[in-house]
Amino acid sequence: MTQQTHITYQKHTHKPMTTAHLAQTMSLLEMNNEELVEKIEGELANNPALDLVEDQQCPTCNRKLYRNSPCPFCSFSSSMGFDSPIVFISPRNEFYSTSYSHEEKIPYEELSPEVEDLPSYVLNQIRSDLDPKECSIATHILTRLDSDGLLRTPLLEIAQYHHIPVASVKRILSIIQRSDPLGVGAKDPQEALLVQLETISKTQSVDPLIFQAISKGFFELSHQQYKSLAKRLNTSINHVEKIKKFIGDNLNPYPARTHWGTIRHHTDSHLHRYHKPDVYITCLKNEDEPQLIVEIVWPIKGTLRINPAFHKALSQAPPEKIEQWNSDYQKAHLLIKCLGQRNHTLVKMMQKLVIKQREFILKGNAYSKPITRAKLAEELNVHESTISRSVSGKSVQLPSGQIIPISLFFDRSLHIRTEMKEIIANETKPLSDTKISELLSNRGYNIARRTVAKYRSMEGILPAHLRNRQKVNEIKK
DNA sequence: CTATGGCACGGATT
DNA sequence: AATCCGTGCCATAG
Repeated sequence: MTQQTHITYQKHTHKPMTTAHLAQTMSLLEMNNEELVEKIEGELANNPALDLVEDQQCPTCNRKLYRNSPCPFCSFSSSMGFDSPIVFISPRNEFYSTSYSHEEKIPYEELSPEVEDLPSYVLNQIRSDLDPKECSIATHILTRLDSDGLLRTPLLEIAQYHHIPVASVKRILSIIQRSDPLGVGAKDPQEALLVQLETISKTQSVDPLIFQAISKGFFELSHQQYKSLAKRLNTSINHVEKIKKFIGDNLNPYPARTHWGTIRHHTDSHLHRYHKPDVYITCLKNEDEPQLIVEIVWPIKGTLRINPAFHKALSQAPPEKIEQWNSDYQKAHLLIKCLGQRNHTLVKMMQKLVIKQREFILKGNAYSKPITRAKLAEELNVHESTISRSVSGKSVQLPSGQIIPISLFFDRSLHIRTEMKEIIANETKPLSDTKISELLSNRGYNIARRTVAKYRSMEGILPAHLRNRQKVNEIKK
């Protein structure tokens, strides 16, 4: 079986195109949607042979259709059993504003509601709460957002522009900030965090110190000066670690991008990198067994095809252009084909992945199963590197709303780490790493003491002697 | 002396 | 071939 994996690579014997084909497929597979959009937009702009057609809508469910194929959602749900997840390419492109002429900024008055970019997405949510006048102000504000979803323009300026008091602008702004990408329109990351936190605190209890940490200790927080932050808040380092963890897990300083997990990027590594997920997993709740639906986001608005006009013209191309045109045609064709292949691979992979990690997706970290990319590749009869590439740099939104990198599906130790966290959370007195290691092996995980230490630091949990004061404090309460 | 973090090695994964 | 991960050993802090 494993031998089959190589056939993909042996195919390219005669056609010289095939190697280009391969290179193209591989690089496309590696890209996440953000990069993909850029690539496609670039091609569209440069290659006259490439054409973008609007999607049609499925008559039954109103989802946008991918080419003229039958609606994937409807056909899948009728034909497949409950045990197999529904996986399809979804043109759910709400945040990618793709149009031919992306250089031209659309003047804000003319924003059509169909263009699902961030401003109109937000506007649609709040339109009903505002009267027409306020609505146009809201639109104004929304078009001033920077790429992170923050409003860098001073309120006063907007107020003067519309000849209204600043207070009114504030009111509208606060409505905006409370709509979907929570915190959009905040003036800086700090404010965005506060808005998000406030909303969270309405539904669950939140440590009041977190408010303080953000409002008073934002500088320390974003510069990772945890000791001085602890001092400022009059609390232990451990507590600060927890706060930091909470913020990292639940809040997002840049509302226009969504959470993406920790990436040790450059200088201020505590601030995470955010973007929109490439895949959504949602959950249809049937009485007994929840049905998982996987949508692989197709990041552009519409479908690519060979420009029919160009195709016609090709046969009568002027001799001096013919070479150029031909190569354009080839390139366009290649791109489309490769994109199709990318989608296919992604679908196949997610399908398997969702079956394997069903528990994890539905019930959370503790149920994560250690799956390796190699194994998955074997089952799918594709090369390991194919899986590697499709996993790298992409993120998934779980039914819980959490956004995680796909690579987390392949985390070898996630379940153990959550187990460990639980032990620590329930401990009466701080346990040393050695003790924890013992406890874990009682539960069936044989982990060296040294490894426990590693996991701890991964999770931002402090060593036993530092946890001490914290626990004592909690008990006093 | 105990509990941890640092460095580095070897095997597994990508 | 490059990278990641679990571990063992050793130095250091308490």
